[in-house]
Amino acid sequence: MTSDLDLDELRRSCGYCAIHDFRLPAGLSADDLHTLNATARDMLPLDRGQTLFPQGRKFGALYVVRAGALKTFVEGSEGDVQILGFHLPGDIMGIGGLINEHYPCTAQTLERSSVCELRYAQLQEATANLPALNHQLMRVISGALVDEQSHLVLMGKQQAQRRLAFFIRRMSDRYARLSRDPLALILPMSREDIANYLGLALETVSRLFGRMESAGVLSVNRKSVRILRRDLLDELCGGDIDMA
Amino acid sequence: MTSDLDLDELRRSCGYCAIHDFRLPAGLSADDLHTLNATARDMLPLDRGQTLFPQGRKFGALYVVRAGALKTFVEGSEGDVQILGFHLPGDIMGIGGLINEHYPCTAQTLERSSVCELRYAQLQEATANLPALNHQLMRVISGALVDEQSHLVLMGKQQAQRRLAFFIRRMSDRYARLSRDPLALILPMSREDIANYLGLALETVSRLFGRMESAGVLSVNRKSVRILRRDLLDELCGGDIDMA
DNA sequence: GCCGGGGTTTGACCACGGTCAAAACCGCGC
DNA sequence: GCGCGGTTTTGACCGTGGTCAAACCCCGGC
Repeated sequence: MTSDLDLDELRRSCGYCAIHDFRLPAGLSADDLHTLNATARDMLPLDRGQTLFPQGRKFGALYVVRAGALKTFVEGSEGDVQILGFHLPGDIMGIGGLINEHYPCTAQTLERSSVCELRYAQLQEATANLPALNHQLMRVISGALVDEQSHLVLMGKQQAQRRLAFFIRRMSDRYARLSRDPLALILPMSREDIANYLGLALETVSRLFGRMESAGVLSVNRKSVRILRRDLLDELCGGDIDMA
Repeated sequence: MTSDLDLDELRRSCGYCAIHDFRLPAGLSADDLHTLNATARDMLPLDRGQTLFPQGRKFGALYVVRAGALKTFVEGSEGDVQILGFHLPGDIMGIGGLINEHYPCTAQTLERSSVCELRYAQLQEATANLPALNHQLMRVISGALVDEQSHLVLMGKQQAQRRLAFFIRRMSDRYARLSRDPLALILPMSREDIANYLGLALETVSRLFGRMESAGVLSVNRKSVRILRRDLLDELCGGDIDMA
């Protein structure tokens, strides 16, 4: 990718990217875009199951999902795993690596994906000259933090059904923001991943999908989940802690 | 606080502050400190139980704890609460407010506290001229994110005993970094707060404290917790997911 | 001193969800 | 077509931790 890329092409390919979100008042100018583009000239295509960066690797860059889906997780010394998040196009990854110069988690694809690499050194240079970019970066990081908070809230909800309902609704909302059909979800992650993310057993997740299907809330077929009654789904979420 | 403050005094009063942590390679120069100091001229003293900022208030500033302790939490429409974190001296709060221009959570003191207010507008100006400060701010935010990840890991650990053990160890580590005695903790939060933070019932937390006391790991008396056998505590934490 | 109330501890009970196990299903290669 | 492996579903059982309830303790005010 050259830094002379025509702006329209750039908009098309990166229009949804969190870093220069045009819908925001803090959006960036065309010049800013070109500067940013120069720092992000690496587009990494990755197959399913590939590791973008492993936990412990020296920090060097932030990553933005362009297409596909990834998960980030931490792995304990005894092989126990906790999934931290699922990352869809526009999401940023790797910020946690700044504090200790090493990535605190692993990022791995859930399906064929394409990822934008923003070398931190170059990003730093770019932000020094572009206050708007700097602010935008802060906003994106803030968003990542709020996303995690929302994950935390979900883990705190005692009842398993609420957790799953909450999870599905969040996915639906995220799909909506990506202009995908928010009622016909194709979940890129396995039941095991969902269960781990929610702090449940995978059998429980499977059973809950079944229960919600009999209740007429969803129709479920493997990775494909259709929301039939959004109102009932909201009800299952219960006393709502909404954010983001 | 004037911006002509003598540097030593500044170091003494804010030396542990996350924003200009002298122990870090990215530490700031004396000049930087003065500039930063100008942006942070408000020191807020707060009584126990007071709200620093409520969920939903328009974003305007970041806050750094100078003394005391606070908790942040989100509140659902039906009054359900999830505590997101406990904040000790040096910790930053309020970053989540950047993304939507409103604080996504409430910050409330657990005891008499003093807090540093960093107006965001001024902070932005300051960072524009001080790359080192900007980087440092990024690092601090990254740290907050990793802290949350570690909370997430803790919520994912199935067994209640592990969660509490993990929690106590984290508190001990944080105390150590504040040069307090890491083996004689005075916990500023109630059992209810701990339970909520860990996603457990408060009775369970109480029982677990009891069990760990009989096991000779701790001696517990209300808010005072003494770690008698750090090795046993580590053992209870089990297959360790360590970060931060 | 006495009393009152919030936080904490302890007890008894039971249900939700975890665990183990087997079956079913689906995609994929041969 | 067939058979294999991984994922998902379903079933039976049981244990951890939640819920309800009462007792307790500590600190304050009077």
